[in-house]
Amino acid sequence: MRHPPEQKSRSREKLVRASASLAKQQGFAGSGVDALVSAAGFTSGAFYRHFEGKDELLSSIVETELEATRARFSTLEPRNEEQLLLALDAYLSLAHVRHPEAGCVLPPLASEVGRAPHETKKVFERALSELMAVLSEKVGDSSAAFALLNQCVGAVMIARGLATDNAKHEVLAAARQSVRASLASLRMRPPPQGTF
Amino acid sequence: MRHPPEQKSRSREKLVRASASLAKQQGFAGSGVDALVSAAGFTSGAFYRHFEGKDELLSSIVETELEATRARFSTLEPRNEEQLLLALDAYLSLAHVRHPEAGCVLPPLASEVGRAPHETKKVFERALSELMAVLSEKVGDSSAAFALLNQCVGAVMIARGLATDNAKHEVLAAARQSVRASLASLRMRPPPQGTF
DNA sequence: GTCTATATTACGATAGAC
DNA sequence: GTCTATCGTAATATAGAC
Repeated sequence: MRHPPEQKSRSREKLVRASASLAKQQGFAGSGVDALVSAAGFTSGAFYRHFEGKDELLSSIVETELEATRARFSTLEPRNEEQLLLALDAYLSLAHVRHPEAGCVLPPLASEVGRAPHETKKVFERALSELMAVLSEKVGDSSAAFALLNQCVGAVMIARGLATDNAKHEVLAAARQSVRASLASLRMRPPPQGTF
Repeated sequence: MRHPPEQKSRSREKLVRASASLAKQQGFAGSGVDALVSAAGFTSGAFYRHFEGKDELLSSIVETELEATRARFSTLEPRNEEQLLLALDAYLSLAHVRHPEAGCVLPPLASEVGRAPHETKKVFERALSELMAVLSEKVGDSSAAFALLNQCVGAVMIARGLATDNAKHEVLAAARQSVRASLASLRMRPPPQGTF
């Protein structure tokens, strides 16, 4: 967000994608710049030709990752409950809990955005609003879409902190059940904007 | 959890409580040991007489903080929907979002537990299960209690990453609405274990 | 038990060669 | 654009005085 008319270089993209995986795994504050860039096969000297500093990298990671999440939900049909449940069940799976590096950016990094510079929060807010626009369309209700996101993100984050698979499963199963109940109650209470 | 029969010293307690506030504000990985202990008025030399290392401090913070959260919910009457809603609305408030240092440990630090040693996760799992035992009693349904926790934790964490109050409010309002819907559907579907 | 001082390593960032 | 080398700082942890 620092270089408005910039043509995103191939190296910069590679840097963002590789460092995103590492940051989702080890945390952003917990990963040094050297480790972050060498995950993409570069050294720190190259990094600072693409980014003003570490802060700008977090902005780019968040933006790119939320856009990727948005893209995945974009393929669903609007208000197709079956499709939506399939996607949410995948989100609320043990596989997702076990592989943060390949998963959604929100459970591992949202709390770090809360401590980041205001510039990063602005990027986060914009990218999240675009994700929520898509999710709201698929769910059919904006408030319900936010609540589904909160539920899913909270469940995966908490499950990752637990020691045993039994406990992880308990949290995930509760979330899946809650998601089903939310969608079912939405089904009974049809569209807020009557199109008749 | 390293010193099983230990009598927790006054200094150790002070160290844990003060460093918990700082860690909730700045992150645990983002806070140096010096900053953590000087928040309690000590220097790092004293710290290592009480803890084996930084990892053990995180375990203690998580344990102490989850116990504090448990204590706050313990005062509620079981299945008193009005009381419960009051507590959840306070959790889902802008004040809570704005003051992580005084708030629940889960939104700011749960993701760090996910990257912590297994020992820390065991402490987390035990302390969380005690919290959930209390919360389940107040809610009247264990699975619903987990879902309420997921919802609240996710909402506060995401709200903290947003730039504007409008956006924060949107996330919190959606969570409060979802919480109300969950409790209402629980009200209609009475106790699973029929006491007749 | 706590402090001061310090060893050692890691971090964020820059300089200069290529 | 990228690398190597490095500067200055801050990190985790320890030693030894009190």
